[in-house]
Amino acid sequence: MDESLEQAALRELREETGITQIFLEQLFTFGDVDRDPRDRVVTVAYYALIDLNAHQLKATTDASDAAWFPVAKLPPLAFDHDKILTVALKRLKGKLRYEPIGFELLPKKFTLSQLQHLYETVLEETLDKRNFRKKILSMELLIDLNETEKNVSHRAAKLYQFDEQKYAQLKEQGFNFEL
Amino acid sequence: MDESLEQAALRELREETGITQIFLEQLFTFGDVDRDPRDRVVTVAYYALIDLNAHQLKATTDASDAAWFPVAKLPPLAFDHDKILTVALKRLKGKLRYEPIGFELLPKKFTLSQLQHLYETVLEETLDKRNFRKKILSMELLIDLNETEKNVSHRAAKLYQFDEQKYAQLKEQGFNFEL
DNA sequence: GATGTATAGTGTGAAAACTACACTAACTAG
DNA sequence: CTAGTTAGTGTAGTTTTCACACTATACATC
Repeated sequence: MDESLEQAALRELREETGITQIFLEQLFTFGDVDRDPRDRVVTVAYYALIDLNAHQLKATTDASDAAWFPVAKLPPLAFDHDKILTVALKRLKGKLRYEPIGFELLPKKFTLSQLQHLYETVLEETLDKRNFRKKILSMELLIDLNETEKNVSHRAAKLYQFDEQKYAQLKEQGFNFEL
Repeated sequence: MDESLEQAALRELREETGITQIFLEQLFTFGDVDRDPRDRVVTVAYYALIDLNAHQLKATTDASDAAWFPVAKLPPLAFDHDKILTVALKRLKGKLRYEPIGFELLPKKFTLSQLQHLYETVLEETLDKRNFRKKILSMELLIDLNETEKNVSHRAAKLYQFDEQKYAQLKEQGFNFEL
């Protein structure tokens, strides 16, 4: 009774996985009559985006078996939860082009190849390397960290960081991210 | 207990205004703690788009004073309903460019000027007449009805209709509406 | 230390899309 | 028949998009 929907979503996520301080957004509210055969249940679904490498899962109270699964190899889900996931993936794909949410899925420091690979995976299409780099760099939303990858057995790539401040500022002036 | 959220939204709209058979979509679910000072209320909001001229309001059971109001001249709204409306307008503005929802707000038969005027109103910017026509016609989603306006005191404009079938078909092939 | 292997990083030209811009056409009212 | 109102149309310059292939750098291995 004393927390908002978003607060509740954040709390549940924390309780079940230990994850905090991430991008979280309302997805959709599912309210069909027979979703759960036992009872009438309305679900306000939220989705989170997260850099998987930076977050260890610590299953705590509710779920003792929280774990990562590739989208293509999910275990069976309860009720209509596969439908919820489908809606979430569609939302991610739809939003990736028009909002800089891809960065939520990468480490703070990332290479352009990592970013491109992320886009290719989510959008399910290949992108031209030169054109991709040209476009993303021309937005001037990436900070060149003057650092390179470590521990790779080939030419090390430069590391970049997303400039959130500048994006917030440009957005106020009517700028639209589009990739 | 026996109707989905969407069914409930459609029923409420019908009961309060007599309006049926229109575009209706879930907007957002509002669940802050103190939205309604009397009680904890979670609202799953839906928004509808409608050709105002084609629908007479028939206030029936619940609300005896259903009426049209210009967005800029609304009466005071209860609770956080102004916030809900703001979210709805933002959604409309955001969606207008990428989905052909503008047609929901016009009569079935409309002129290009009407369509342009609608876009200009919602987007709050002026558009060039020639460029607008070029672009919308190049999508080949409008059916030329070979009819003209009636009862206007100037040159009568041609009437068009949105080709929903063709759009559905193109969409499956990966076409994206954008204006 | 030479060679192989893997990924990083870079430029150009053709085609397409976008933008800015002003006049004539058609109809009605008076 | 004239005035007033909106419909309807084309072009040239600029920008953006797209397709495309080679060199650079780092490490591993022999």
